[in-house]
Amino acid sequence: MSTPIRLLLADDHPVVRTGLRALLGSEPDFSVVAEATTAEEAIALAAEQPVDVVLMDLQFGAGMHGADATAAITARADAPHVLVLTTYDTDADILAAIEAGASGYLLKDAPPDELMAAVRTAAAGQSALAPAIAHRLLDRIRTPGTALSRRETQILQLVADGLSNQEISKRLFLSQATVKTHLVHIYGKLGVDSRTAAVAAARTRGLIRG
Amino acid sequence: MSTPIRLLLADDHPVVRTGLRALLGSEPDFSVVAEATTAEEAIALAAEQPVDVVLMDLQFGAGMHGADATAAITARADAPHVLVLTTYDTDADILAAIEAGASGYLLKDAPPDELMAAVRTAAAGQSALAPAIAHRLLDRIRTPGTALSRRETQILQLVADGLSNQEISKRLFLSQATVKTHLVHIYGKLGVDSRTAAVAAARTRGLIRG
DNA sequence: GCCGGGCTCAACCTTTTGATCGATGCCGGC
DNA sequence: GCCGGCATCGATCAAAAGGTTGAGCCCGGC
Repeated sequence: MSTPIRLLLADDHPVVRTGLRALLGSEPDFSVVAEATTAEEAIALAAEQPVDVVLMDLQFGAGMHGADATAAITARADAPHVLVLTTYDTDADILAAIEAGASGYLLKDAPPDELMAAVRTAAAGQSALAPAIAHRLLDRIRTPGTALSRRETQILQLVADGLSNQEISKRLFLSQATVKTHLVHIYGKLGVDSRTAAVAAARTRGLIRG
Repeated sequence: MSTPIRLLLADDHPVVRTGLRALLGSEPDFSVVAEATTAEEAIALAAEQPVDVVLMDLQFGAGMHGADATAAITARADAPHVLVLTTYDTDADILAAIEAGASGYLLKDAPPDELMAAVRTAAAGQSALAPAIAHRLLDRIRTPGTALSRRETQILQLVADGLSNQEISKRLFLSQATVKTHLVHIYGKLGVDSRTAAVAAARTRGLIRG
């Protein structure tokens, strides 16, 4: 390969960065040109040098979230492709990453072959989803009746954070009636009848982060 | 060093194993003698060959939890020292690992220097705690008034699972009055005033699993 | 242009939860 | 033996949450 794929690694774990460097660096068509330990650093590094693919973690110890960094990077013209590489596979994380412009979504327990194939796919400008992720998305499409709307997911997340209906209504500039209406819909879709049960159900199904 | 420290890596993430191999393998006094991708495999490998230190993840994709594997490994005579290396730092995880006999507790975002120093400390038979972990434990000791009792933790876990007071009272053969009394105490200790807020607070403090 | 889904809100009612009293028994440490 | 923490239960009241019905708005698809 005359022009290797230039990679930017963005992960706050030294062990993970070392592993990725060892795995990807041994391939002749890959070249790790930079590493970032925070989401902010990843944005800066992606802007100041040519990069083909960014391997982006979602959860950084502190500071910006990986999905926000992904949005910032892909917003630029001639932006690199962002491949999300994370431990978690909740619906909320996946959708946030995809909406932010990620070209792919991989789990850290993926075998090396799959990882390298996904990088090449992303570099070619195509989408790369881990099988487990693809399965979740297809499930979501297959059963649209039970899928929570954006607003419902947002409210459920606030419920999971411990807010009361009144606090949620103030936070989102709504009336309590609206919040309760959304919650009734959420209960129906999840098959529960209380806020705590809804949070528990949403956690086991990976609908919310946390 | 004439006798290198024999290491067993137990982690289900290929990327992490590669990173640990690359980091630790470059040190002359370390020797990675085996790798396990599940907790069960780690127990078997630790039994069939001499190992000095086990680097143990807590969360495996499926099957046994790392804390259980730690207990199984340290239960044997002439057992290796187990160094827990995980992403999470909840009170519940830390205490479970320590009770299982772990010699140390490290976070995956630890710098390589700290990691290697901890391995040497563990090999020498001493305890190695990451600064962040030590801080949590000291906090817990310093403020015993806020620690939940066994019964309170049990009830809070059921609340987190989405059960109502009535369901909890039936499950535990109590009156609703008792459940409510416990909850009032829990709210006081956590500084909240609703069940969902208590669950959220308990999650961020790592008081309950999930 | 009509229809459906998502989002918003109101009024009313029932059930649950939380707040505050009080009380008893058990157990372990000083 | 006494005291404090834990666990248990009862009663009462106020507040929050849940259930129902009905309604209006906006937008995108057929």
